[in-house]
Formats: sequence, C-alpha cells, structure tokens
Amino acid sequence: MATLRDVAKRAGVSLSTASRALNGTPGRPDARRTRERVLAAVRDLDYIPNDAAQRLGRNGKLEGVQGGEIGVILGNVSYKFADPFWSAVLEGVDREATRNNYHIRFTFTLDDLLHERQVALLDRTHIDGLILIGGHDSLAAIDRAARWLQSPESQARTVIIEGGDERFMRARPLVYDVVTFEKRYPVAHIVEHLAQLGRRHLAFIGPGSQIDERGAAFLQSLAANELPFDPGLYVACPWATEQVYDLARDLLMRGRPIDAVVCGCDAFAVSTMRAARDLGLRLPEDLAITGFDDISFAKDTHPPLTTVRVDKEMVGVVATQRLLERLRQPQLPRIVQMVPSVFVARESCGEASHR
Amino acid sequence: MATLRDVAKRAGVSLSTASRALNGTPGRPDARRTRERVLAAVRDLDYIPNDAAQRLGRNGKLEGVQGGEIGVILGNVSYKFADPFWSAVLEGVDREATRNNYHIRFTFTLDDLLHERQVALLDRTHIDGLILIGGHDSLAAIDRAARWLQSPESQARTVIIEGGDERFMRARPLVYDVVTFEKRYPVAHIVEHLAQLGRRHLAFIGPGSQIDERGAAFLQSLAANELPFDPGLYVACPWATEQVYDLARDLLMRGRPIDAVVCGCDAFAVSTMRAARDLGLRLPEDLAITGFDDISFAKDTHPPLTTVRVDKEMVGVVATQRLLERLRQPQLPRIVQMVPSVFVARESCGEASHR
DNA sequence: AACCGTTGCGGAAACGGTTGCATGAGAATG
DNA sequence: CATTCTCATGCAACCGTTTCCGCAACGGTT
Repeated sequence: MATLRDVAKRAGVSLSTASRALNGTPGRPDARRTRERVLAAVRDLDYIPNDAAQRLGRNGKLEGVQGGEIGVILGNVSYKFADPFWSAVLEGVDREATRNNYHIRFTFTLDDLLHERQVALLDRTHIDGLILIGGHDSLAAIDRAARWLQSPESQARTVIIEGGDERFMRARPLVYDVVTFEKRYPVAHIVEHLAQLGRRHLAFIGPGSQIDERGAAFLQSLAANELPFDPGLYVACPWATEQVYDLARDLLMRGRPIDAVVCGCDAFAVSTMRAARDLGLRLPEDLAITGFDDISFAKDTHPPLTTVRVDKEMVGVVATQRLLERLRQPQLPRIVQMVPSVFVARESCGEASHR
Repeated sequence: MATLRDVAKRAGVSLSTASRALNGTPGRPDARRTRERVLAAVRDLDYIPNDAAQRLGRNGKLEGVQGGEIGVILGNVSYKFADPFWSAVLEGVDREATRNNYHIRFTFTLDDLLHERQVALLDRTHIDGLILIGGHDSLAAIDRAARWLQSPESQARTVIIEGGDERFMRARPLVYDVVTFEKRYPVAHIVEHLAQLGRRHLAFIGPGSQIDERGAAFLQSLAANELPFDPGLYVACPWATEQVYDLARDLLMRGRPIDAVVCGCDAFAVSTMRAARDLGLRLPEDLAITGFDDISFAKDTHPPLTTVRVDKEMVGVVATQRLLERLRQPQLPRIVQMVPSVFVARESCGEASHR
C-alpha cells in the first residue's frame, strides 16, 4: 500500500506539501503546478489515505472534510431490521449519509447481554455523530449506559428519531435534537373519514404513551365528530406487534357495538384484520380497519388498507441532515422537527379507492 | 480524555508496560502486581483506548483481538432495508457480529451516482472484512469497481450471501466464500403438496436465473409428479417486486387452464394474490398460491400463505461466523454453505393449517 | 563464585498522516 | 533598486498506541 510519503517522493515534494495539496490548506491557495504533480502521483501509485492515521493526526479538530462515520442505534422495535417502518427510515439515513460521504456504523439493541457489548463498542470506537432511532425503553438504557453520551460535546452530535420512551423524553427534554412525524392531524382525518362513512362505534388500538399523540388525537376527534366514546374500546398497548392479534381478538369478542378499529400502525392493522376474519367478520362490511404508516404491504392487504402515509425516508433524511449540520456547527440550538404525513384512502373502510 | 500515557503515569509504570498489561504480551506472562495497578488506573481514569491510534500502531499485524469492523453491502434488492427477506438476514449478521465485538459498517447500492461514492468509501476506510449480500447485477459492479476487492488478501476476507447475479458467480466461482439456502428440495415439496391436493395446472413466477434453482426444481418436480407442463405458465422475471402484479395479471388473463401459482418468493405471492383477487378469483378455491421465504407477513395474508421457511437470520449468522473464522485463518479453503429451509403448510392451497 | 536462562520493565522507534512555524523566492510597491 | 508583502514550500513536532531491543535483577546450576 502506497503511503503519502511515497506520493511525496514521486511528486518530488515534501510530505507536508503533498498533504496540503490533497486536503487544501485552509485559507491558502495551493500552487497549481505542484498540486497537479501530486495528484498525478496519487493516481499512479493508487494511493489511498489511511483513515486511522488521518484521524489520529487531526485529532478531534475539525473533522470530516472527507466524510466520516455516524453511528446508528435502532431501539427495540418489533421486527428489528425487518420492521417495515423503521427500515424505511434507515434507508433515508443511509442515503443521506452516503451522499455526504459518511458511512453508517450500525447496531441495534437486542437482549441485555449484547446490549452491554454494544454500548462498549459505542464507547471505544470513534464515531462523528449518533442517531438513536425509535424504541421504547431501550433509549433510556443506552442513554444511561453509554459514556459517549455523557459529555455535552457528544450530546451536541446526537439526533434522536421518535424517542418513544416517556421517561427518556421527560428526563432529557432537549438535550438532543429530535425528528418526528405528524400524527395529530392525520388521526383526526381518519376519524372524520370513518364518521362520514357512517361508522359510529370506533375502537382504538395503539400506543398508550403520553408522548405519542395518536391516542389523544383519537379521543379528541371522537368528540369533534360527535361520536360516542366507550372506554372499553380504547386499547393502549405496547409496540410489540406480537401481542396485537390477541388484544384485537379480545376487543372484538367483548360483545360491544363496534364497527371500526383505528390502529396505531399498519402492522397492528394487519394483525387486527386477521383476528377479525378469524372471528368470521366480513371486511369492510362488518368492520372498518385503518392503519398508520403506509408500509409497503399496506396496499396488498385484503382489503387494501386505508392509512396515513408517513414519508419514512424523509424522516431519516431530515435527521441525518440535522446531524451533519450539527457536526459543522455544534452551537446550533436544539430543535424538534416534524415531517408531515398524509391520509390515504383505500378500501378497508368500504370506500372506493384511488391507489 | 485520558490517554494511555496518563494511565502509565498514575500506575507508576512506563508507557510500554501499561500497554502490555492491557493487551497481554504474546508469550510472556506479565507481572501480577503491576498489571493490577495498571488496571486500577484504567478504572480510575475512565481510560478508553483510542481506536485510531491502536489501528495505526498495530498496523496490519494481527488485528482484532479486541474486535473491529466488518463492512456490509446490500445489493439492489426490492425494498432495501425494508426488504422482508434481506433485512432478517441483516439481523443475523448484526447479532453475530456484535456477539464477537464487531461492528457493522453499512451501505447498500442505490443508483449509480451514489454507487461510486460508496465504493470509494469502501476503499478508503478500514474494514476488517466484508459481507456482500444478495442483489442481482450490483455485486458484479462492486466487484469490478472496488479496489479493496482486488487483492487476494481482501478476497480472503469476503463472504457473499446469495450472490444472485450469474455473470458475477460465473466469473468468480470460488474466490469468495458463499452462503446460501436450500431451494431445490422445498420447491419439490411445494409441487408435491399441490399435486396431492389435486391441483394439476401449475404456473411459476420466479427468477429465471440459471444459478437460482427454484425454476429448475419446479420443472423437474412437475415431471416427477406427472403434471403437465405448459411453457406459457412459466414466467421468469427479475427480482423487482414492483413488476409482479402486472406479470401475474397477464398470466392469469391468458385464458389457459390454471389452478395454482408457485411463486419464487413471498413478496411475489402477495402481489399475485392481489392480482388474482382483482380479477375476481376466489382464493384458494379458484387458485392456490404459494410463496418462498416465510417473511413475517406470510401468516397474515388472506388466506395465510403456504410457503417455505428459510432461517434467514441463520443465513446471516453463518456468513458472519465464516467471515470471522477467515479473519483468524485466511488460509482456510473457500466453501459454499447452505442453510436448510422447510416447507410450511398454511391455507393458501386449500388445506387446513397448523400455524 | 561465576555463569546463564528467565523474567519484568523502560527507552525509543515506528505507524501514516496533519499542522504550526520559519524560510526563501518572487511580485508588488515606493 | 531597495523594501515590503504574499505565498508556496520544507522542517519538525505531534496524535496515541504497539512493539522491538536491551538492560538489570533474580534464581538456579555447576
């Protein structure tokens, strides 16, 4: 492997000149001619800078003209990588990071044994910034455990996406930047849609969190549309999708009048559909079901799912942009950014669709 | 941030002694007492070694006692991260890597513009090994473009999972290790299952690749079960899931007798279900549909999908284990490993299920 | 008592870059 | 033409570790 020293020798210049020709001296213009000679030498020798050495040399000082590395930790979400929502967010993160010459170094929280290891990894490897994604209680745990997160400088290089956990969000209101997506208005839209179609007995299966607005928006919208509220039809459940089938089944078997279920996310809706069908209900005639997220499968359910389209990739992109901005200007005030999301009518409420 | 020098000073030993106390001199036992003093100092000072410096210091020599970093490149798959099959594989990779103190550095191939950037990133950042995952033509492109892959030493640290592309696989038969999963036998199982249920006119929608055995296994199984073969019912299509709806629709509208469709993967099956339903067919009465992969949604389709369960995480785990072995012993002969997969009967062929 | 293999440790040279500072050549100015 | 200023360049220190090498102390043989 060629080193910068080799390049310098071949170009007939000193080590430092070679370095500057490549990086561009801050402020100073570099001599046309020598720079070209150096670049030619780089090409001839197939020189690739050693990133460990570069990091060591620059030593913390303003990094990353050449790009670097951001860590991504995905909280305890239902299907890990396969989660149809978060994986799309990840894609946005990856795309934007790559576009800016950043790589992402990845991990997510698994069980606690590994967890410890992961935190250790986070501490001992160099990353320029960190994105914490989603996930319940795990963020709080990471936040507590990782030394990296303890210093204000590191906190200034951390963006969290939808940090679901309440204790976490309450404890650290705006230590980090936050990116999230619109929930209140679209839920209102769903309820209104159902009301217009003549549904009157709406149930809700979604997060019970105070931080997530979906539940609150649902309740408020019932009132706004003069629909009755039956507390027995309001199911607050954790994000673990595995349990939803049973919860939905219970809900539907309570014998209360019910003609629609508003679900907190599409994955819930899919499980609810199955539960309903297993109980012999016809969809959408007997029961309307709505989702949230518009995951890729939503249009392929039977009937196709009426839901809310969240621009999931945009969420990832925005978070990444914010992080990179922060890396450049750590002083920026922390903010919360919200990506808009829009209502999508398909057929699961009994209406004709425009796909 | 404390450096090793600080630790040495506090422990009252020299820099080199401190280093040895932490890493363990190869061969030599280290003095009990001093080692303990050093470890105490480490604890007191919250010392964390600087990984850039470590890399630089060790410089190529036997690396990674402490773990390191493996690159992962995901080829052009349908839903990127959200791909319900590959994302599960990724999870296996991540888990096994983390278990061994390795981080994964991630990227996937997007459009060609970014592609170039990603290859450049691959070249200029240090990774200990590489896993190339899935994906059509992109592997060949990466293989050609990335300098990193050109040297035999790097090739010895690369594992590919299911390298779909034919040209690629043909050109480099066993330069890399390969991990894949069983296809032949499960497809035979599916065909037999359908035959036993009395289906006689089977269609196939799947990869046309010579390397992927699903198509061949399908044809062979028709013969084995004395089922007729209608070339018009054999649809070879690229992996791009987006096109499947249209292909399936065409297939079903050809007016040929057809009572079952064997799909190359679950995502295809889901699209085919929608196409069939949009044409007014009843599932499974009029048409049986089968998948392959057993993605998490397969049990939630309507009717629940009969398919083949691939232990996707195991695929990732096996690949990672192989890679890590290779890092330790680069001389190991290259091999192809195949993860078994098993037939899962649900209801999409008209049979009662055991979920 | 002289000798010798161990063994624990410190000094110092890498590893491959970046960067502050000094220098000298040439251009611009008077 | 002398003087100042600008700018490209080289020298050397430094980033935080690892590791080679040599030294001294020590215990056990002859």
